[in-house]
Amino acid sequence: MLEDHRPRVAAERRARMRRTLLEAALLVFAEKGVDASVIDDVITAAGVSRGTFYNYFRTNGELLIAANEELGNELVRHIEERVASLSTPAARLATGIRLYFDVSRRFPLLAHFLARVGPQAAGPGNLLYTYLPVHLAEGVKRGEFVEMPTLAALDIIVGSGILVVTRISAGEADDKYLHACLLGLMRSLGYPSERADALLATPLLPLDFDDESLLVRTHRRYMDQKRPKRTRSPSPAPRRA
Amino acid sequence: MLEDHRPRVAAERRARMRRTLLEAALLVFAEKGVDASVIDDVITAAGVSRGTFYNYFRTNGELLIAANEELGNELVRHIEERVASLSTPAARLATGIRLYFDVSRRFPLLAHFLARVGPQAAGPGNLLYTYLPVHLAEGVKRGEFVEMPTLAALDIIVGSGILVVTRISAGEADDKYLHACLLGLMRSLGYPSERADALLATPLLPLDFDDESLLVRTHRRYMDQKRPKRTRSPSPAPRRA
Amino acid sequence: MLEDHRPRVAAERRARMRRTLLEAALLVFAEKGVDASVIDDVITAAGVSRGTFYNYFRTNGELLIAANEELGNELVRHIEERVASLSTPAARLATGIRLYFDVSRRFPLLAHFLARVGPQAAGPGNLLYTYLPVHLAEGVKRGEFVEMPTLAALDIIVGSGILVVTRISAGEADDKYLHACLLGLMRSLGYPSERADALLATPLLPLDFDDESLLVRTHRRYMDQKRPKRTRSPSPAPRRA
Amino acid sequence: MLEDHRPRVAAERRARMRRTLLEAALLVFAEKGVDASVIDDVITAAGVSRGTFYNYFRTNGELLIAANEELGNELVRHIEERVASLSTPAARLATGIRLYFDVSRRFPLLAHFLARVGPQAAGPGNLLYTYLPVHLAEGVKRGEFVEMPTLAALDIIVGSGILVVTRISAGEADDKYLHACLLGLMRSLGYPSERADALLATPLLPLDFDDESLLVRTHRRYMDQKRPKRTRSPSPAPRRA
DNA sequence: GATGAATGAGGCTTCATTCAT
DNA sequence: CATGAATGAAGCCTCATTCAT
Repeated sequence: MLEDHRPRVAAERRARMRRTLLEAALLVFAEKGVDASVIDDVITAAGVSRGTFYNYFRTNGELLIAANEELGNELVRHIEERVASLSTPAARLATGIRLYFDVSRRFPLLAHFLARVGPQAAGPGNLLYTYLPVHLAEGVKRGEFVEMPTLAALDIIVGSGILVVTRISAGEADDKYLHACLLGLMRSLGYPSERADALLATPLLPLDFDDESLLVRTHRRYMDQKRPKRTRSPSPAPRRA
Repeated sequence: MLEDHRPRVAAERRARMRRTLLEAALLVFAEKGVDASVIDDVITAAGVSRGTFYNYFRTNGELLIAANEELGNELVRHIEERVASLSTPAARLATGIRLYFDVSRRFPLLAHFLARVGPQAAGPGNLLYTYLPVHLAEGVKRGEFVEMPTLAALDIIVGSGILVVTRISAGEADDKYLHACLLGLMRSLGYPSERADALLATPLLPLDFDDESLLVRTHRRYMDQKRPKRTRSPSPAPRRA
Repeated sequence: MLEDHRPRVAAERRARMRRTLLEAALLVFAEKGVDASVIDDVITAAGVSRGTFYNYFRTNGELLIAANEELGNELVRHIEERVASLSTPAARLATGIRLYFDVSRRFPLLAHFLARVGPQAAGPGNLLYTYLPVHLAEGVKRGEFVEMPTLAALDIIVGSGILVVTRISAGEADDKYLHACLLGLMRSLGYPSERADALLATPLLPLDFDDESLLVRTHRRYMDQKRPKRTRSPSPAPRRA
Repeated sequence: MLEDHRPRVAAERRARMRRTLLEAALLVFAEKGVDASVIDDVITAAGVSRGTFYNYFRTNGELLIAANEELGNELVRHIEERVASLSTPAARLATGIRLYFDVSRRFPLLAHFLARVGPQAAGPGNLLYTYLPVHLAEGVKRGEFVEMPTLAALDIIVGSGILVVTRISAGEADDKYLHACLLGLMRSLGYPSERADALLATPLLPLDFDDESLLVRTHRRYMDQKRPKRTRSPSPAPRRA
């Protein structure tokens, strides 16, 4: 019996187009900033018509929110998956933040994007605000962290984190600086430097992203446009005298 | 002997106009944000013509930078003046931050403005970046703070501070939250909670601003436009028979 | 003997779809006006896809012309049928116009639509331009009307009629006004007021439209959307304890 | 003593620019119709920048209303001035309408414009609605017209008039047609054909407009663009074989 | 036939900046 | 210096129409 798979096919196409637009948006936001007029660049980068854009996103802001969520959540989920197996809340938290910074270093696009988005990146809807409180609460229960209002802890971590990522994106963050920030953040939660030092002494296995992940795909395009290999027209034939 | 005081008078007029424009700019930035289109509103609020504006500031950005510096430095200088007399670096730092938050609470305009400006508020040129390192270094020398790269400490303090002020501007910051943030920040520098608690236990004498200060003048206009007392026509004239 | 009735069935389906689209178009034209962007609303109202629309009408204008003709001619034919049995041209004309106004009052959708279409409603192709001249000529021959160029008489009747229907659609036309307009129009043809009065004194039996007529079907939907009875969920289900 | 006449000069400039825009608007509306997108053409015709337009009119509709009022009222005032000296209301009314049609014939631009505007031309704010009722009322008082609701008389006159002007603009209105329309309109008010005939027998002295009037100025440009004399580049030299 | 995503020309509107008065 | 009209680049958004499935 024949099925009409047109609906499914159509839905898949829609999803693909959405991704295409989000990828383009990430590139452009990272480049031009979040408050810039972006639509023209996005449709150019996506190779898509003006009208198509408006079939998916009504405004600049809607696009930013979607891009931020998609990327942010992909990242947070990966991190959570990784740290889930660690044995203490402090380890989970410290490693999570460490991974966050590490990914930002490995993917300049991400750092730029986050730096541009700034505080809004941590808007509601960001999974950070789902997971961080859990680790904090567990840490308090275990006696690893001092008791404090969740909001205060969150704001210190997230606020500091934003500036750190901004430094990373500006190329101003060396290992020593990052280490110090991590220690400082852990101390602010009441976790002693020595134990934090021990946690951070272990080598960090970098997060591994799927080749189809938004981050990797966008990163690749980002690097390509930084040092364009000009694959199309290999190189202009050098003229001789 | 007769002096030509026209130049001096002219210079004074220029300075006054500049202030007028900065006041208007602060109001508008606090209201509409930093990336908004602002000039129209500014000249309206200042009661001044388009052309005049351009005699003082060449661009939007110049205006923001000037406003930010003027306001930020007025604030920082007041704070520094106050804390100078305190006996320990930790006390100076803790009280300074405390005053910062306190002023933000008393002057919603300031909180809004800072929240809008975000991380850029802490750009170079901001006196924070002159004074904070001094307190930090002294604290380390005295053994009050652990040793860490200045940049790391600054970023934790400033980054957290931005989010805190944002909370204040959104009306989400109660005393408990603020206290926790202060403790957390001090801890992140290696200063123990108990001693920080002691420091913060003393009542805080609010900063006192001159009636002619940028902050007070702008604040007043800001509050006026929030609940307009309609000074012009006190009440509709009752009709007689 | 077996017949292939697929062609007939297909033709019927086509006709039904055409009607569906015309109904939707009438609703939308009456609501949004003739020059508005209409296709989106039409396909929504018709519950049909974009592509389907273009299988039936190539452009906006084609749709308007079709809708106008379909509705206008249905109306004119009904009126002519009714007045055919009257004994004098003056009676036929006066009653015809009277019916026109009466139907406009009973079907606000019609009034709105005609008011929106305006003078173009009376374009060539409208049966008015077929029938009116006949009555006028007969009236002249019988000595009821003065002799005058047909075009002049038509323009007075149609021009006035358009404004009258506009008044009706705006709810500004009471009985007295309508009566005066009818008398005025008859006078303009040379028919004395007293005799016109006598003609108009007879009660008017409202035109009766088939339930399947374009007018009635569209009117019903129009009224439904004006005061939606919310047939789907008759009333919010009361919660129990 | 020196006065600052800058304000006055500025106001004059503003008024001139407004006129420039209105002239351009009339040309464009007459050409493209009232519902067309017009702003681009208007600024081109006025030789003015996009931004300037928005300094004077916010929307298409605002522009139309202003143009319609300016032109309509100029016209009505001229007509009223002329007919004021006539001795009877019927003469004033008949001559007024006659002049209206006559001006429409002499100034095709006017006819086109009015035909395009259609019923809306007679919106509130149009002086017609100020003056016509006066003549009608006086006519009734004098026994020249039958008594009828003012609105009914107005709608017959204005409604018919719109179609007549449309005929004129289409070049379909000959003398006989116009005469018949005038007789018909007078009859509709209860004024007998014979007397109307007498009124209309007198030759009509055409209205005389100031060279600076909106009508004349715009008319001139309109005729110029119809048969462009190409004064700038005299004519391309004809090529020979 | 029916579908609905994609297209892109066509129009709209704002606003930073200039400049004659 | 102050003024404010004029500018026009830069964005924004809609919607009639096409076309692959």
